[in-house]
Amino acid sequence: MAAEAALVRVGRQQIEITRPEKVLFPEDGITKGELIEYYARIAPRILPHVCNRPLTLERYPNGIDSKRFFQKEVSSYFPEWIRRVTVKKVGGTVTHVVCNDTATLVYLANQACITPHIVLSKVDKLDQPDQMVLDLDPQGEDFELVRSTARAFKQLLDELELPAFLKTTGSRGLHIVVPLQRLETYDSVRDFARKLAAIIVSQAPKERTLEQLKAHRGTRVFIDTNRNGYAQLVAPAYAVRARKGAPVSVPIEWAELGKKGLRPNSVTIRSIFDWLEGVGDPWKDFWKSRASLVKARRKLMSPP
DNA sequence: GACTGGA
DNA sequence: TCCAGTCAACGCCCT
DNA sequence: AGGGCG
Ligand SMILES: [Mn+2]
Ligand SMILES: [Mn+2]
Repeated sequence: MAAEAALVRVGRQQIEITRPEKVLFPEDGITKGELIEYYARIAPRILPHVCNRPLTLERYPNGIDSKRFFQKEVSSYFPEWIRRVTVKKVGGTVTHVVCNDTATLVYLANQACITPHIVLSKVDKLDQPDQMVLDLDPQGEDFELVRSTARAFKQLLDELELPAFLKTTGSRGLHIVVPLQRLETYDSVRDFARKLAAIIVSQAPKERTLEQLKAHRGTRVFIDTNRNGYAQLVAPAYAVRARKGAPVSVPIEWAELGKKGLRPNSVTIRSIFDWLEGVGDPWKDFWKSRASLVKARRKLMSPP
């Protein structure tokens, strides 16, 4: 018999788990209970990437084939021990969830939050991002163009002596993430991302594009530089995606780009823990590598 | 998913 | 007590 | 102001 509800203790908190047998991924039979177990177990890996940031919840209370919604404002019924941060928006303010512990991860998963989205800045310096993201979005399933575009970015970032870390999105593309020292505003970081992307597009304009309109992109990889704007959302490393198989965004080595078997969505909540045993932590040095864009910008202005 | 108001 | 209904984002680009 | 997009 399917257990209806249960009280679990996570650290200091008691959390009511409701309907753990509810299927959220119908093609795979993956339940809310499995989602909760995943986030509890991955906590040591994901918490560094979500902690101290305003979160936006992408929730699917009736599964991934039913209606989803994004949630920024903390619900009135969320327990008092859930941390929050109030940030500015155009018409006023919004109070977001902040997730700094396993208990909050478990609570959010029980809310059928499949993907907790982050922003690129942290609560103590909301206007200055601590990372820049190059978001590579293929239009179809042409992952080969994503690979070559990622390689081109890696070469350019190496030339500019900027650190760059690679992850799958769990969906169809890749993210290249550059950790930053928080010296610049969102607008400034986004302008820089646009300059880099313009160079990458110019190297292969038939394969890469900055076109906003899908109808104008053709089969080209869209380089989504607007991820670097204020209050823009990004799926963090180790987040689950609301797609068949419950795929996970995972950090990978640059060398993986050359391997034929690489797919953006092949690691799932059912395979990740076995998979992790065969890899180290490709992002081990991520937080030690935070860079400034000042010198890189100078190099861009005056090429060799 | 959780809450609310009316059978 | 049991539904049925209701609510849960937003910033940027382009026209 | 409103549609497309992520
Ligand atoms: Mn993407
Ligand atoms: Mn995108």
